[in-house]
Amino acid sequence: MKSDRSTAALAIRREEILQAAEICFARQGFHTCRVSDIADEAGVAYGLVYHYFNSKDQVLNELFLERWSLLLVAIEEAEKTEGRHREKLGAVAGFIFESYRHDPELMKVIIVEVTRAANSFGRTHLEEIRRAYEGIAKIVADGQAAGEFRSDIAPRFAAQAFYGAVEQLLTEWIFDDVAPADDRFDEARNLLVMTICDGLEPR
Amino acid sequence: MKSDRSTAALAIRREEILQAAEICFARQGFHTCRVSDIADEAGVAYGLVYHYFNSKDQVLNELFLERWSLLLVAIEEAEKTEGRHREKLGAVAGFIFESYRHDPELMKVIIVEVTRAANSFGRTHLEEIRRAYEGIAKIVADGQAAGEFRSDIAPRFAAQAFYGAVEQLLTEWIFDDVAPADDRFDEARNLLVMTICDGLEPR
Amino acid sequence: MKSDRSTAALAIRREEILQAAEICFARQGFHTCRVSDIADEAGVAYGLVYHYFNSKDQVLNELFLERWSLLLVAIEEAEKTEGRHREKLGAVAGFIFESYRHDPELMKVIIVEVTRAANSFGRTHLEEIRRAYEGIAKIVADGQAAGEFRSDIAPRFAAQAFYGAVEQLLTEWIFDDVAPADDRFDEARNLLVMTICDGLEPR
Amino acid sequence: MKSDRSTAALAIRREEILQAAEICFARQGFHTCRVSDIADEAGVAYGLVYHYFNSKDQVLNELFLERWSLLLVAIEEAEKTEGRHREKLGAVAGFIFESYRHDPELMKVIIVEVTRAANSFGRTHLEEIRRAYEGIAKIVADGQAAGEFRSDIAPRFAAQAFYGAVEQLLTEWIFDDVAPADDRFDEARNLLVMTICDGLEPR
DNA sequence: TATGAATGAGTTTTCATTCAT
DNA sequence: AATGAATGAAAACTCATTCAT
Repeated sequence: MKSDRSTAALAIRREEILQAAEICFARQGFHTCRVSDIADEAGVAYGLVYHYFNSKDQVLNELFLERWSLLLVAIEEAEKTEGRHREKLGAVAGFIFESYRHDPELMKVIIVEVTRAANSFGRTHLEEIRRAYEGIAKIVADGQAAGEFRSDIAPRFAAQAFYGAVEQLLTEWIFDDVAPADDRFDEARNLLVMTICDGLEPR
Repeated sequence: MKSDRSTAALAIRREEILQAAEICFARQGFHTCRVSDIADEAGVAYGLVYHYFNSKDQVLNELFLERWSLLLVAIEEAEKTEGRHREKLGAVAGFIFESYRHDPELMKVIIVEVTRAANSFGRTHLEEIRRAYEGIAKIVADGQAAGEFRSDIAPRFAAQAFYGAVEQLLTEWIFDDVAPADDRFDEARNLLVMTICDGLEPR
Repeated sequence: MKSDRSTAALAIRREEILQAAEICFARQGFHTCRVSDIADEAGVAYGLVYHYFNSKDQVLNELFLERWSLLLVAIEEAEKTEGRHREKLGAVAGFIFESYRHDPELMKVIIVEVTRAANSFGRTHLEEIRRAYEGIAKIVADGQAAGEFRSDIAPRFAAQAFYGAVEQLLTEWIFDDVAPADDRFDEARNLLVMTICDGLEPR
Repeated sequence: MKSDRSTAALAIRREEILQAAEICFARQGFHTCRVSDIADEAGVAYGLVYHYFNSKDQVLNELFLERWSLLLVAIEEAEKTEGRHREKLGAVAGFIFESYRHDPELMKVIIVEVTRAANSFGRTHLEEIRRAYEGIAKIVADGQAAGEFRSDIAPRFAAQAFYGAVEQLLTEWIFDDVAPADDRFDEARNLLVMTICDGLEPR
């Protein structure tokens, strides 16, 4: 029992610090955010951050990996779904947009400080990031095999275009610093699928 | 005369420092690059950097604006061109890819340190950056008015998707750290236009 | 009874922590050794160290005093012995070398972290340390009074030379980090007495 | 000319910082002395210390090596001298004692923070330090070959005893924190040679 | 007794920037 | 124009120590 409570307490503090870091990193950016800012936000002494994490970097790494792994799972699941392949791409975009709806700070941190930070954490997590591209490319390749997608566009190329479009939309929301209305997320997903799958030109 | 020579000499040194900064920023990233690294690369004393520029930030700002303004012009010119609107988008993508072919270091710096750096220089140059999006959106809107593009996708949305796809391709090249073969640039432009205008699904 | 048991348990734990500290201080040096290292070595939580000791310093102090007091006793006893005074010096050197044979870690800690640490613990324990020098000087003075030692060398001076030589030999063993063969200890004692009492020049 | 003056100015500042470090290390000990203490003592900003040195460690290293190399030279020269070997040992002891007379702070730093600091700088400079022992051992070996020293004491052993005695005397002066009267230095040298070469027992 | 979460003082080091020459 | 010596703000991180449990 006691051990249970202790373990729970430990997890709680750690979690609080991660939450605080998320808020700080999102607000100030990783570089501008001092460890003491995180601690202040969490209402603890900054030494405690080092009790739970080895470094400021590690805090961001954990924040990233925790959520990114969910994306990788979501892509994998979308892949396995029965149904049209445009719907699978829609599911991927939908998961990403939902992630933003659910926790915009975290997504801001992930996008700004990791996936788009080619000189720092983007390099560190390149493998993880590319795994997502490859999952999407797999969906495209399957769609081609099924005759649903044209075959003269390389799957990896299509995946880049698709993912780039998704991230760019997120980036806009991030820059705007105002949460889009709830119906914008579904709309974005649908429009994106339309754009990428049907094209801008009328059929 | 003398003033001419001085001005010329000034311009030369300034240019050398900018070139050096480009190389350093591309290689090490802005944060990791010290002013003295730039000076070393340029073969001058680091104090001289401050003779020509107010700050390290300003060096990057100039590097960015110098090239970004060309992009804005290119978009504007694409807009004014006679011809199909998908060709106008192709011209924009082509200009960006050509910029990378011509000076990959500079494009790396612009993308990594500015347009994708939402917490630092991206914020500073938000207006300039958005001007590009708007130029592209204008092309899309014109295309819609001309009946070449479907009208149920907002021009600004389409522009984001298009630009996001372009930047993502660049990012891949940047991460790979190897220059793509020359024919890849044209191919990328054509495929991108196909993807965005015709869509992934067969017609 | 109970108090007896507690006291015994207390002594055991305390002793374990001292042993662990000895090992850690010897291995890593006092400064490089964290309280948690000692606790790890002892297999206890680091908070417990503070149950038995007031501070990390105090742990070293106890370690030092515990052994050093034995040296002081040994010197005193050598002094009181009947026999030639060179034998008394031999007994002192012998005790020190034996201490190293018996517990090289402890002697390393005492020498490196206390007697040779003039800016830290050496200062703290200066009085205790000098008591040893004075004891040796007393033996020399007695030897002079007995006509066994020449009188034109001040006892305190001779004591320093003698003790310095002893410690230097120990320091070499400490640096080598390999335990000398068992017969080296007696040999060292004999050679040292020869060197100091008979001199390097042949008689 | 100008370059001469600059070079001179550079050397002067560097030298001032070294002097200041010497004073601070001697007064407070290396660990207790902050880089800012050195800078304060030198009357400069602490950043300047890092302009001339890579680290606080390097400051001590330079201080040590600068002087220790002189000792190595002195030992070598003593070795080459014509004359009795006891005089050569006397020359070595004399050089060390003179070094202390000339700059007691520096010698304090060298002895306390390096040669007797087996867990830190002593380890770093072990090779340099041992070179001195070996030089002394060489003198002893030569003395034995010349029949001036008895041959049943290993040269390396004798060297340790000799050097240990020298350092112990220095340590006493260091602890006393009062400079010995000038005649004490020569006296110390003579007594030391007498002790080690003739022995404590009357001939 | 025993644990380890929590605290925060303390220090090195980096590097943009200034400015005398 | 050009140099590089000089400045000092700023921040990460370590670890002895305390204390609630």
